[in-house]
Amino acid sequence: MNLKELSQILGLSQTTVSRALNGYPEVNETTRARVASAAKTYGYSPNVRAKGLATGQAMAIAHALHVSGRDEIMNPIFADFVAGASEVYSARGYDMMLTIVEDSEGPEALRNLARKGSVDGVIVQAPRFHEPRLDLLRETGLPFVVHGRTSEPEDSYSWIDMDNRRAFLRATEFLADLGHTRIALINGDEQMDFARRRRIGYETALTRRGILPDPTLMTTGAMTEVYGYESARRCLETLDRPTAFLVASLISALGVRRAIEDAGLRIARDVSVITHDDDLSYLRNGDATPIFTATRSPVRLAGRKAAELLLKLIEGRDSAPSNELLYADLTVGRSTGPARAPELIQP
Amino acid sequence: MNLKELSQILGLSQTTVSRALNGYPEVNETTRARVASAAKTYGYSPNVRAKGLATGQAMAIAHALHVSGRDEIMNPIFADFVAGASEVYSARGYDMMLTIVEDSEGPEALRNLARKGSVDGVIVQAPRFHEPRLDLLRETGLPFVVHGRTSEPEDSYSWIDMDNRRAFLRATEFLADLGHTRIALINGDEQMDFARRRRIGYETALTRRGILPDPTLMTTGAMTEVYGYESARRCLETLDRPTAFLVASLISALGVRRAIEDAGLRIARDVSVITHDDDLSYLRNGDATPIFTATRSPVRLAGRKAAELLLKLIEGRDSAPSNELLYADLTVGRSTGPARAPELIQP
DNA sequence: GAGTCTTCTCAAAGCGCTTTGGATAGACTA
DNA sequence: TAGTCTATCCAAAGCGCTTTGAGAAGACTC
Repeated sequence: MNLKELSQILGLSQTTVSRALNGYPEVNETTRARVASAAKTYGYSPNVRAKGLATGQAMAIAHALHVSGRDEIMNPIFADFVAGASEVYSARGYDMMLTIVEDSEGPEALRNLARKGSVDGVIVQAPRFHEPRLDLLRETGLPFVVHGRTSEPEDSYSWIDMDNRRAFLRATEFLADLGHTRIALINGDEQMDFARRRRIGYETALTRRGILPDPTLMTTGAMTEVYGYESARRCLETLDRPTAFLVASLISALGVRRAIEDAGLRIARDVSVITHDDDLSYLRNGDATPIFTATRSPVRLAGRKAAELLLKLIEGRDSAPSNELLYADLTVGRSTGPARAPELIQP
Repeated sequence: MNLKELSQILGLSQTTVSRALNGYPEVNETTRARVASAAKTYGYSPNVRAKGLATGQAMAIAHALHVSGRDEIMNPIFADFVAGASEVYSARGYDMMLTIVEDSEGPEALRNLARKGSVDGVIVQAPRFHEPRLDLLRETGLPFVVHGRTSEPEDSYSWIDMDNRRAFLRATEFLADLGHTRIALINGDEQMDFARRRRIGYETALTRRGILPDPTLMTTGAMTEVYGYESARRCLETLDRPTAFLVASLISALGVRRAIEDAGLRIARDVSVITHDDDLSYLRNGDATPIFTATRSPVRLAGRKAAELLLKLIEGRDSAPSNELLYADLTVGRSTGPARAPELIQP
């Protein structure tokens, strides 16, 4: 069923039917109602490609996900972020296109996206500190929103981000307030911008308290469970071992927890753990009382906000970059406690 | 840069340029080379909407994800499955569209997908046992592949699935061979087809060994960490508590592990755990020696296979449904051991 | 040298929609 | 009554591509 057929059935021209359906004022309300009901009964919805061709709008958004090779780690926050964004898109009639770009394919993939004209805008996920995609996108003229920030000036592009620096600063201070001075940072991959900001927050807090950041207490890597486990295990094996861990993700924190228990130590009593919690739907941080003390910022919310920002950019032709900063809250769970002198903690 | 401009630059007709680019035989090879290089230097790639309109092909696949409400749990396997499929699509020039359908929106979303003509095929993820989406899709005529199976006859649609029944049967037998007779099943949501098959496998194995399946040892729910924890905690509180757990996902297994340790018990020594492992990239089951004894079937591979099946269906106009069954392997990790008499395990 | 093949190229129609620039009819003004 | 608005509706162009049906040019037969 296409527009032509529908208009023939109705005895109207294609123009009128199109206008009726798209809410133009120059069509009689009774005619409009007739058209609408016919569209419904005959199951007509306009062909999206033809419509796109005619209007120049694709009514679709691409989410560009960077991956550095086949079988590379998929960011676990991805699913929830995308779910959040999708809520907004479907409410506004947009489709969501997923573009998983390998490093090797490099810039071509993004350029093609623009040239093929299959989307109206792009969401850049998981930006690096040095992020080549931004220049590429600017070059193509496609509106885009970054989930996170990069090394570029903050007002030179649109972004939505959580205040990673502040969250990790507060978390570190929280541990310091409990008397911890040997605080390990199990960070994400520091090529990623968010991980850098987190480290800076951590170091700033330590410095404020007169604690010298110790490189042997900082690790960086992809935030898997095993990574958390291995990092924590190595830290705990050292002589002057940490009494607290600051962990970049709940999944890694589960690994840290495992390492602590494997070492015969008790979490909270012997070793404290704070994690950042993206509030993933399948990995809630406990129910009423959280398992981990955590800085928390729902990534699903971020997805929604990112989508809204992008649609505003696209529809409003609001060319000035805009941005939004979300703040994490700190909830106290059962994984932190006052520091105990390490000699008391011989397992 | 569009076809018209490019052909003017080259001094050729649009037809010739189009044919040259699309590999038609009736164009001179030297002409073809000239066209190709011009396309490259001027950065031309055909507008996908116009192409789609002309050919009737969308060159896009939709992944239909069912969600039963806002803020519902996103299936954690989703990201890896999609990543696998995406590899295939991008190699073959297809785009991937994500359609997160809420139950409330119901059938309309799928019907629209077909009517709008924005995709050439659909992958149905996470099918229920009673799955209304199949009839809907058949009605629309869109080719589709199901990741998993449903209650319908197996040869009435195309699917790819892991042999859930067999995997859980083997896992249960493995535990029984270790002397376990009180084996709890921490299953996924049994509205989902895969979870049903797993339970059947589990019950079949028990029955074969002359063990009567005990409903109080079976739970069903969304496979989160907290769910694993709570289910296991409840089981462990009973008088005649299980000596082994069979868990539907690694994430839930981490919760089960936490419950076991909270109860003052040692995993493997006091309580055995087997889990199914979807081999998610961010949640590896340990490195050299797996944390958990597990049945394993990489979901990323399933994504690839599903995509290949669907493209074959679309391109080959191979209307006979085809399907593929993957088998899980069972790897022994550090979470299982011989059953000990419960009275020896007073913590 | 005329006729017949190949080989290469082209003009134009069509995919399904939006939108421009009228056309028509009735209602209103003067 | 003629002229001017308004409210409706329409025909046709155009979005950028593919593809049909044909034409031109050269190579070959006889």
